[in-house]
Amino acid sequence: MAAQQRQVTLTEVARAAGVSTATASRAINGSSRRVSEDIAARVKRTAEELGYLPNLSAQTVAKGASPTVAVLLSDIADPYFSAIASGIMAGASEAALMVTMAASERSGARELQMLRTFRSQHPRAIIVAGSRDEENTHSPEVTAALRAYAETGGRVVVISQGPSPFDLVDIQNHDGARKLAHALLDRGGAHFGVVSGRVTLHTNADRINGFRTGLAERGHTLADDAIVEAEFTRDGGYVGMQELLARREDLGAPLDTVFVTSDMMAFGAATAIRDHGLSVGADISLAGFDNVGLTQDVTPAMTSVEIPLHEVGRSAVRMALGSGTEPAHLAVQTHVVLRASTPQR
Amino acid sequence: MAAQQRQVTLTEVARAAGVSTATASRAINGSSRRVSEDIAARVKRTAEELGYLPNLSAQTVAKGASPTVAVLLSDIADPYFSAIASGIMAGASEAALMVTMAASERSGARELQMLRTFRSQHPRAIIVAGSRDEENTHSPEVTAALRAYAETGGRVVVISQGPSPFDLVDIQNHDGARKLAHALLDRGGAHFGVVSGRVTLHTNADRINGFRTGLAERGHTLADDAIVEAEFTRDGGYVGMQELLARREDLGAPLDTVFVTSDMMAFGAATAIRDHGLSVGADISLAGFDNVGLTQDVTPAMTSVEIPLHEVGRSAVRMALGSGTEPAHLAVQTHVVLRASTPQR
DNA sequence: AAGTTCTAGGAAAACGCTTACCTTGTGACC
DNA sequence: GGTCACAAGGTAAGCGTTTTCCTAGAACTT
Repeated sequence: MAAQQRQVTLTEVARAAGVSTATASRAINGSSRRVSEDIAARVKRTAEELGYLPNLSAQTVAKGASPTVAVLLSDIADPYFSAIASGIMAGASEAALMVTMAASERSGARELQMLRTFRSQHPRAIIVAGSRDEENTHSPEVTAALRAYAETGGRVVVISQGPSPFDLVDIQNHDGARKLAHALLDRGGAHFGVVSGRVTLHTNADRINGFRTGLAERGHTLADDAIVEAEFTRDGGYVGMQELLARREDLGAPLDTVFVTSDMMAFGAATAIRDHGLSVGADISLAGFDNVGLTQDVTPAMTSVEIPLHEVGRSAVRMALGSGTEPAHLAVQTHVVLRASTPQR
Repeated sequence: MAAQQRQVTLTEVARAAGVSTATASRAINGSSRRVSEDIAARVKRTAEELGYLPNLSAQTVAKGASPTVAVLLSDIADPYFSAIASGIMAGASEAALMVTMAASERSGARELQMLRTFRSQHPRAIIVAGSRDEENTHSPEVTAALRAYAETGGRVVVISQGPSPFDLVDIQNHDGARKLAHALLDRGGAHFGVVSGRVTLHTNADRINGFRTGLAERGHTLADDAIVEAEFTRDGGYVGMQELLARREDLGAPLDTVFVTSDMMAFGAATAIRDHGLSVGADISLAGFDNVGLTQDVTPAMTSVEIPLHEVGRSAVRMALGSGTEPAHLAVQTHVVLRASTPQR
């Protein structure tokens, strides 16, 4: 391996171009101060020749903030989060920002730990997506950490956590589920069930309540024992649906339409329905939430509620860059996408 | 909004604890030099009380390298990449490293641009996953940038690009496709077709060649006009399959088994088969590659070739941290997972 | 008891930048 | 033609760390 070479520094470029480091800095980076055309050109050329690359950390130390957005999410392998992440990266790239990312893996301790690390980095903004496994909003520790960060001039954007003292990209879960209830009623649904992730989580609670509200508006009710709680994962959906089916059978209660609070869970639920000897669509109408890309590729294609996740991500970045002094709120509309898994009955 | 507060610095902690910054640094960070028990404890307590957080950028400037792994991938919304990213984040977290990530969105120019930014950051390693839209391996510019980075002491890990002058996590595409061919022959397949992403890409070429090799080993051949090239996306899979079906019909040639070089494309392909009035499984056996989580949730469940993507990601990080002087190679085995989309015929 | 080696703390020089402040030269203005 | 304003370059003081020297005392040697 070649002897380890040192990086070219600004000082070296400056010397090579015969100017001061101040001038070199201004020429290459363009501050508020002007540099004459010819000198600027010469410096830039020299930098190019020498293969100069600015040292981002040094710039960060000198300026006090790093051109970075930090993203905290639960699990990047989940399409929900990866779609958001994709939008965030697009937004960041538009704004010439880097993205540093960490996954809490649904552990509060890790979430706190990652937040500490983020703060050490002095990013322009911290974007918290989901952390849908925290009770209510955030744990007090997390909120405290975020607040401390905000007080040192950082910007916090929260995605999807309902009310928040910080900037908020507010996904209309409640309203989406409400509209879904209407749509399912229109399709002739009469006996409803719900499989949900932990109901202590805002996201799930909103979706359930929205669904219930939607039913109520048309004079229908949702029995409490028709709601099954399970892990917020594919396998959770499988297990939850198994239980729902078993419960209804024990009670001899009819069931024709099931709302699962996320597509990932719904995919598992669909398999459970089939393993139970029933057919998705014909026997049980099944609807998910999030409208993940593959909802249209499973058979039958899955009815879901679309969240423009990519846009959510981009909006989060733009919001993070906004200069607003007040915590901003952005309501992101959701809408129902009906497919074959909920046929007219 | 509260007046912007300044961050607590090491110097302030040192003064508060009545020691020099040198001692404070050693106490909190633990260098090779020892600090006496009592003083160390006092400093740590003070730091805690003041809410001190190290400034990562300052540390990076002082030490010359940042505790960071930079990840370059094509598109985080693609489950293939998000699974790898998930593994990388897990590995990074185990090693107490941060992750900065960027998506090239399948543009060579952007890839180069991101690489520049990465280099500016002085990460411990740069991991390049896929960039499956570069001809052959990488463009010369990209290779040059990576080499320049390696020469300044950085570590480059490439995932899945076939031979490489850098550390390599080598996914056994060829071998996996070969084994898949055998398995499909065992199931009675006789008339084969392939829908692939651009064949100039290593990944696709390997998979096609492996498949062809597998067929050849049993005395079967794959007609050149039975290979359709399309975009490496879900929609590409749809279009590619449409074309394959049309071509075969024009020629009056039989077709019973199709290998699509990625699951994402295969999902699109399945829809195309149905839209064509045929049934996946009964009429056309369909197999993908990657064994993305949802292969088992679509109907019929999709035969695929499993790549332990999460492990690939973790391995990449461990490799990046390895002290080996020679570029290391790690072959990651793939294996066939047969499902209902390729029934016995 | 005098020399020698450790030990653990501190002072100050990096690290690679930005920027406040100073300096000089130019043209505008009356 | 002298005063001013301004433009454009340079000097040097930071930014928050780490780390290289120093130094003074303690703990061994003989």
